Amino acid sequence: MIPDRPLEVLKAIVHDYIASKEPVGSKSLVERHSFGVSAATIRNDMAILEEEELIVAPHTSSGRVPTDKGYRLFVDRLSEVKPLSPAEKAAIEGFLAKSSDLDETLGHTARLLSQLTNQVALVQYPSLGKSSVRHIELIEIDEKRLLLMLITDSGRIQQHVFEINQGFDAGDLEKLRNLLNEALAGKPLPDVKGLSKQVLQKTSGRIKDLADRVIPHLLQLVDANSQEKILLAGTSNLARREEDFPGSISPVLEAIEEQVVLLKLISEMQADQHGVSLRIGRENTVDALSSTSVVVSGYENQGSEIAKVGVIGPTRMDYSSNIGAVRAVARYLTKSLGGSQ
Amino acid sequence: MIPDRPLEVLKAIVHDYIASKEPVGSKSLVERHSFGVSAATIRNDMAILEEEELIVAPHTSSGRVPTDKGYRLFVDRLSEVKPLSPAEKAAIEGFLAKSSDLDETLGHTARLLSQLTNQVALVQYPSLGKSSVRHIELIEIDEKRLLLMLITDSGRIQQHVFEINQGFDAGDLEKLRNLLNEALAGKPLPDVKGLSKQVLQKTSGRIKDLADRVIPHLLQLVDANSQEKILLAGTSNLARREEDFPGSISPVLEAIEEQVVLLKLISEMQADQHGVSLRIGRENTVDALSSTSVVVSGYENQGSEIAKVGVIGPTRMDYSSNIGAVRAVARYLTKSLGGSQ
DNA sequence: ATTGGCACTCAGAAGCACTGAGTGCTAATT
DNA sequence: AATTAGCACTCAGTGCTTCTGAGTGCCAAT
Repeated sequence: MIPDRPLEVLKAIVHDYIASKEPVGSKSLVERHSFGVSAATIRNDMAILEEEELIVAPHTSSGRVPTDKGYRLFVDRLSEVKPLSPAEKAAIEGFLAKSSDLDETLGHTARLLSQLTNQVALVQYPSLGKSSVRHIELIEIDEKRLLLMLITDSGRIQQHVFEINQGFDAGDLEKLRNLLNEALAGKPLPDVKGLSKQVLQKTSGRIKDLADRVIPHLLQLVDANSQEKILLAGTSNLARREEDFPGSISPVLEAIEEQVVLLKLISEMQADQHGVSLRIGRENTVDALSSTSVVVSGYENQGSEIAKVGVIGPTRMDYSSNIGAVRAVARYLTKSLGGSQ
Repeated sequence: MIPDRPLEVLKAIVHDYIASKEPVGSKSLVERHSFGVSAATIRNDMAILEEEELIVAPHTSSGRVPTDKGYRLFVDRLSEVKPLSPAEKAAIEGFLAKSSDLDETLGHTARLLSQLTNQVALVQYPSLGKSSVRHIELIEIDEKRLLLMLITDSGRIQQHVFEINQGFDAGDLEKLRNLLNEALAGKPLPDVKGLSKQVLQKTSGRIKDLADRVIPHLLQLVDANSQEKILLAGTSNLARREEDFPGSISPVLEAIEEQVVLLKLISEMQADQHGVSLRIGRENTVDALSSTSVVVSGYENQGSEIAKVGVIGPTRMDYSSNIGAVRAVARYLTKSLGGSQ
């Protein structure tokens, strides 16, 4: 219902505003782009866009700035995802290839993404709820202490050392380990609680004594630690964009450091057709983030999404590039996890 | 050589300046403190302090502000370490008690310290160079993949999954595991390289084949991963102190996110008599940190320092409280590691 | 439907006077 | 010799006005 040229004008406004940080006016618009019409005509088009609340004038008589709604229309209908340069692709491959364990991979990913986009990057740890047990290990450290270890299929390892006051037998330990692995390996984490009860019922004697002591710790690992976790990188990129934030950046920084809030936010976000999901400005339910946009994409292990990666930056960001970068990084991450983990 | 009253005046200036953020003048000084002399006398004292470069006037005619040298004298000779309140102590104990593994303990510590001080907290991971092997574990994941795990006495766990193209025998695996543990358990990490060569020489046949494949990965864990690591928390606390930084905070944020720089800095710092070490303003070799102060203390495991914790904030910070908090947290952390890890 | 012309608006810069907290100095006082 | 009162001076910050120019909205002409 909005004619074509006004949409082109919107596209141009978004471009210029992202590049210049200044509200853009009709005159500079006709200068920089060849619309083949005069400034006055552009002004008429701008009136339409303003009517539709796609752009807004900060002051009565100054250039226009896209609204959240304007950005939204831009990303949905007007922009194309900018593919990464070969150099950037090479950087990703090189960077991720170096990582050996999960912690390192995710750490590298976060840094990489923040450098690629010049925004704050976030990487969610594979959520335990969606993982399953790969292996359980039980190791004797010395006469009184045991190390219990839980390894998930996403490569996450959690461990806990605890004391056991009475002695135990190495053979018993091995038997219990085998029992646990038989019962639990391959099973989703949320099932561990029920299944380990069954294990308890099947055992007896000394092994049961031992199991009685070990299983609570196992459940603690699954449970207490099943809290989600987010890794951040490049916070200073936000600070560098200080001008883009009304009062001060500090509430924004506070909000993104508040993991709980951030986790809730990104878990609400559902991927669109490109596998990328974004929230623009006030679309974010979090008030402090109303002048930022969040771009995330899921990454997978064994065919199902296990967590998300993305970036946060001012609404005035280069959506085309950022969407491209997030998508690419998510894909490489999926590949990297599937490969060696 | 500087008489007593001027020193008292310096102390008062530091106090007032920290509280008010405003350069402090002679008049307001005599109002707030009872020196028993007039403003003019204080002005004379201030002239002495200025002569000694302990304070400086931002503009020809305005109050004075402590210099780095002034702060240094203040912390070294005039201030007392403020003990934590019982509530704060309780918070520390409660917080650290909840943690189960090393990652979690350090994460909690960082958050805790940042909340306690309202500054950016940093926690260095136990450096591998100072740790020794507690245990090595070798686990079969499936027919083709092995999980190798290195556990250090500081509780740090590193692991690596790798493929082994030809089959292997479970018994062999166990033999190799035992061999490695016998040779390496309790040994410092830097010795691992040499010792594992000896292991290789002692073995033969199928076990040697296996060892040939496994040991490179073990060395990779020790080596590639021996890079130091720092955890940060409360970055937004820095942003909230925006006014305290001349141009912009973003170079400061960049510097503290640059782990290498930060690591170099804190590793240079040697603890003083209180077990706490600090760098004030330009004492920091890093240029971007010339308007911040760094307060760190070492934490220990089994009697020797393994890494550091601390805070970073504007030079205009409350040294008494921050030193107290850092020292207390370092002690509790030592205790917590010694206890259950 | 598009355009040139024109009056109008208003944020931001520039200029200017005023204020007041704070200084340094000197001469008097203890 | 140390302290003090008095005084002239400085200058950042505030509030005021004016000026400027990019940009607008609208209308009549094409």
